[in-house]
Amino acid sequence: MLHKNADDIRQTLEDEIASGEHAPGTRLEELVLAKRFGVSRTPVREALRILSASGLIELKPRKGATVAPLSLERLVEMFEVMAEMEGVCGTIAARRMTTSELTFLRHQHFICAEAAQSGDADHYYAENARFHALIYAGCHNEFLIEEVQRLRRRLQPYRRLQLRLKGRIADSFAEHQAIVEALDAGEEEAAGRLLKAHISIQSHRFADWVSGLNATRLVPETT
Amino acid sequence: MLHKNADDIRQTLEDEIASGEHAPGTRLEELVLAKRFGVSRTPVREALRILSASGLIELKPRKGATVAPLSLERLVEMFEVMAEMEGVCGTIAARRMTTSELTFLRHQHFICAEAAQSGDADHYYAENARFHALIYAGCHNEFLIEEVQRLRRRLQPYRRLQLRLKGRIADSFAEHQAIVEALDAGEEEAAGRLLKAHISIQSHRFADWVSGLNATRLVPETT
DNA sequence: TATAAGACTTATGTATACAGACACGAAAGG
DNA sequence: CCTTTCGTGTCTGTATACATAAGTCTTATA
Repeated sequence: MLHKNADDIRQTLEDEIASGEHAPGTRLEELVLAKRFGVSRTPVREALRILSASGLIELKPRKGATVAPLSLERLVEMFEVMAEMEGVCGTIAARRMTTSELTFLRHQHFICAEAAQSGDADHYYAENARFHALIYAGCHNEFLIEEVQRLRRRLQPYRRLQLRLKGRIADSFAEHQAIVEALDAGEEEAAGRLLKAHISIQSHRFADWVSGLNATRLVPETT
Repeated sequence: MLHKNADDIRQTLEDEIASGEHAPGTRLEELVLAKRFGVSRTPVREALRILSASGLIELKPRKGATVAPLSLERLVEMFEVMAEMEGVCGTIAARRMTTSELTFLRHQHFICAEAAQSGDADHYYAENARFHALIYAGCHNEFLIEEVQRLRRRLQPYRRLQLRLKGRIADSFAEHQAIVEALDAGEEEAAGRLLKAHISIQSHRFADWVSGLNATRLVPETT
């Protein structure tokens, strides 16, 4: 892992944080990272600045960088925004998706069916992501897509957890079915409402799950 | 303007870009900025990285920083997302605003009335911003507020333009009236729909205005 | 005259050096 | 034995130095 440039380092750290490799609250020391990547502190610092701007890490003056410690409240807030934005995507996609885009979506839905039957959570997770990506694309709003995916990425480790809960995969797939039908019929309101609910459930399940613990700080799944 | 630190520099540049002082497409050279702020290139570079992460500037390797050149398409996309997010804020605020928050909102609405009658676009702009900020606060979702305000900030120079259009201030105020009533009555759907429309109008007027020019690149008002 | 190749200039990317702040620990005093 | 204070070390913030790539201008040749 030697001699990466600043952008490689940012990418690597981003992936590692998003995947939960660095738990929230973990201290990230410049010298340590510099040694690890085989570079000087300069590119490391620049990578950290960028990550701080996108909210993945917290950067306190003279106190260094820590992986953004997400409180339960904030996580719930983020899930709420995620659900709303997905709903918006659904509403817009319902009136903008082309017939060929709808064909692709139905095809992906079919693939999700197979993944769901296999029972492999990771497999379903991947195909599920593709399914949603197709809906995003159907918005024909690049900016919206970027924003949603940025948020989706930040919530990734916490979302992934959901699909491991009993029965969630089957439910998720059933919801997809309704969403596909709404999009197919061009029913804006329904598509938006269903997608929002689809994501909200993750949030509710998440809250249920976490209320079982007495933790105010959450440690995501370390894949 | 001598001897600022990296964060001061970021703040200053952010303000200057948001206010349109640096037109989109303008090149930002590290050495020039360093001289101007009386520091070395190091803090300037870090400020630029952060600005690039928040989308205000574009940072191409070996090609330096340019103020993000917003294409017309992208600007329209951003306005669309802005409208949707405001709508979401309205929906949520309608069911979460406390009576005291509603009192404050009505009070601010009254102040907007005075500003509207004065005919001073800048004055109305400022009070209008406070009005919307109160609705944001009514969401009780800090994360959503941060995201909306980030976007609002980026669109600031283009939004400001709208209020100078003939009759826009009166229309805007009338729309506020309906929004206040919906929030007061706790009508989620209406509040969301009205707020979304309120912002969408800016987008439409903007598109109308810009279609008069044959420009693909836009230069915001340099206040 | 136009075009292409090569040197030169300039700006970015990275490394290193230095200064200062914060944290931890040891030692002294109560 | 506990508390407080001072010293030392470590990490961050900034400056400067060096390497390299992109762009430009000049010059030579067709």
